[in-house]
Amino acid sequence: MALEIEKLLDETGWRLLMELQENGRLSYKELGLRVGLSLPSVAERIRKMEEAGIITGYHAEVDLTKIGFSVLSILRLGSFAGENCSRVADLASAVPEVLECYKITGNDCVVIKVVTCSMPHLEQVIEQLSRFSIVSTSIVFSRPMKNRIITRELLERAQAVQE
Amino acid sequence: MALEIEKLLDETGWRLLMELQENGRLSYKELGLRVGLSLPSVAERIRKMEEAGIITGYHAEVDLTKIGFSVLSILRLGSFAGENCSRVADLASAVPEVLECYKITGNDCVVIKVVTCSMPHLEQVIEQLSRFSIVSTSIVFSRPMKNRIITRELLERAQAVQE
DNA sequence: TATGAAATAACCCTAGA
DNA sequence: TCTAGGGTTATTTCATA
Repeated sequence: MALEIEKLLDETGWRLLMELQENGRLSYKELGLRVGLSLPSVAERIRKMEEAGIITGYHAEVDLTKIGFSVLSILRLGSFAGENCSRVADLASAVPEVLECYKITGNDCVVIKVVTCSMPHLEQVIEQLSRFSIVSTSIVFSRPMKNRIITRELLERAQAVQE
Repeated sequence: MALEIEKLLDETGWRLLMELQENGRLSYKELGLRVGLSLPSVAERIRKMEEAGIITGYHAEVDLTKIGFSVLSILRLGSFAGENCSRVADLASAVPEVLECYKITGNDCVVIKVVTCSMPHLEQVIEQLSRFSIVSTSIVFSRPMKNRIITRELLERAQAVQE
């Protein structure tokens, strides 16, 4: 980890980062109260974390089910013999229902997360993907853990392994 | 989709939702400029979308690599013969390095996303998970698509399938 | 539209190099 | 003495009723 980033992520830096992961719309004033800094100091720290690339953005989280996307799936894509995995990933990413795409190790070289509003809709998406890859489909029943926030404890635990 | 939600997601509602998915810290004033509404109208609309459960939160996005988590993996977990998949999901969710957990259809009944700062660290996490499940590990090379935002076009495309 | 709250910018203070 | 980090205040901008 770069020295610059190490300096930004002291006790206070981590607390700000954790608060913003949980609630990205907290005011600088409120953040200041929670971590014991004045408003301008909070603003300055957060600006630096953004500049350093620690914080890459803020996003509203949408309840997919509520707005009609009742079927969430995770698909593994394999490439046809001798085909390029990068191409599979690019073609898959171009499908609008694909919300996330990972290029991974292993025989199935791509994993994607797909939202659809019904089973026929999912079927249609799979048909599309099947044109250029071998598709293994898993439908999501539930999500016991969604987007856990990154904490200082996790990083310290991680670094302790490095013995 | 509930009627209440349908009413909130008209042209303007969708534009607000898209802007907030892209930048969750935009001010109401700025949002108003972008969608052509007054500040109070924007505030009211967003409050309603939050109350209706369309928007479930706002979160800062953190660059994992920047802060030292250089290894991202996707693991599939199978349960031992006759064991409970729910238990596998719960135990996996309890591991701090697990950022996301999905219960899915298929033989491998759980998929998890794991962050680690090194290969030895990943190895240690896998050892832990192996105590209660059969682990298949894939390391992520890259992410061609990360958290695509939900758009009205996608929903309309989806609903068109329902013929 | 009016009122209060929050963000910004300019400035000062302190501590450490 | 210079710099970095934080605080203070005044002004502007934003949010709420």
